[in-house]
Amino acid sequence: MATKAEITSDYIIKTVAPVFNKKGYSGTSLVDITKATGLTKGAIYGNFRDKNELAVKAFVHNINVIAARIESAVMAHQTSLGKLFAISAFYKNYYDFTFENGGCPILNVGIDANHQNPDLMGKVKKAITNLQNNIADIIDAGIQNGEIKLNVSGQEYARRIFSMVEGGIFMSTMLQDRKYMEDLTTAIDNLIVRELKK
Amino acid sequence: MATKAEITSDYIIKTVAPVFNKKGYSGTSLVDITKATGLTKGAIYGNFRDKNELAVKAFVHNINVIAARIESAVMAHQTSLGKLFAISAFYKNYYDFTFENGGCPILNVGIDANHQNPDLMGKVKKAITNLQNNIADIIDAGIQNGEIKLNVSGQEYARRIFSMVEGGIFMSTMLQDRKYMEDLTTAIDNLIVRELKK
DNA sequence: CTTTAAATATACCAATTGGTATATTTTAGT
DNA sequence: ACTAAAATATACCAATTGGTATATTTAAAG
Repeated sequence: MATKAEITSDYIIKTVAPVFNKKGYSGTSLVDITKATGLTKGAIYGNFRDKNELAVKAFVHNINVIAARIESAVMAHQTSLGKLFAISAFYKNYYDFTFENGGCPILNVGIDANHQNPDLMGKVKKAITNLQNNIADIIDAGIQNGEIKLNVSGQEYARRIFSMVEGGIFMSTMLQDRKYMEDLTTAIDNLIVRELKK
Repeated sequence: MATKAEITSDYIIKTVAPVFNKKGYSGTSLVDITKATGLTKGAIYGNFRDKNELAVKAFVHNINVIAARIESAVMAHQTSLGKLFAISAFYKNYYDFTFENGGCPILNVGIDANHQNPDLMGKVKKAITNLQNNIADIIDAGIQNGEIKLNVSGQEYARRIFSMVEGGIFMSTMLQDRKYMEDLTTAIDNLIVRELKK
């Protein structure tokens, strides 16, 4: 049974997550936080040590939402190629998915926290390597079960696919044009067929 | 003949450009600016209307440096394919090139200014479309002179190449690993050979 | 060398920043 | 309903924010 404090701090995290994502760490003031939540500073500081802890938890929340979506999309498929296409399909709608949230949290927080907030930066790196390893593991499993060519490196293609995803979402966000992301995921689909599929 | 004011404001822009690039707009305070330049607020506000004007000029300066480098790399080649490979080669070292400056200004300022600073955002969009059109024009010229296949769209490939570049530099910056950028530019080289070259 | 204008420094401002101590309210157990 | 504890609100703090008015210095022209 969730205590009041747990409910409230979950509410704060969920409410504040898109604000931090849009405005960045130093761009988000405590007034922004109290306005968004409708709570006072007393309530915020009763539930979180400081602004930094809240920002970290808000980012982790954003990542968890994405990771859960990807996981359920991947789980719906049995073959390695099917799983890879499912990830690509998820990212094909990623622009719309993240739009209301203020864009891709990895991109936003990664750029925002770099040179500035080591705590947040650590979480960003962790999120990137987790998502990337997830792709690499699927490729490696595909090599083992004979779906994917023997001479490819799972890590190498995971790096490339993830870079293309981030590049696509960056460009779509900048120019407010989902075409970029759609083109990039199409390119990823082609890459899977031409370079990975046996 | 450059006046004192021109020399000083050029000095301020040049000195402050990497600071804004690293710390973002709201993360850069006037104290940061006075410390970096060794000048006082009086001198800063004597040369610039406000913090925003300085941030915009610092970004434009960063972009001009990059654009000049690309232009001279491109001009050294006569063929369209040569020009495209020259752009890819420039970006292969882009991680090291931008490292001391605090990363890619388009990426940094684009993410930082989005939802926050329409002035800066306008400049970012302009920089993106300029660089992208530059690539598209080279491809279109290659189609006309017979170097590049007839059925490709210059704009489409320019979008894809530029997205890959930004994705690569993002990942290299995040994980402090030039491998990402190198892999992506290699992929761009392959793309030129396999999908563009006649 | 003097004068004048341009450039820079100093001293200040109100507003906002993140954070805290304490007062008040709400909740849960009896 | 009463009490204790948990949660939230209020009132405050020093430090910092971007910006300005004015004083001082520096540079250019005669």
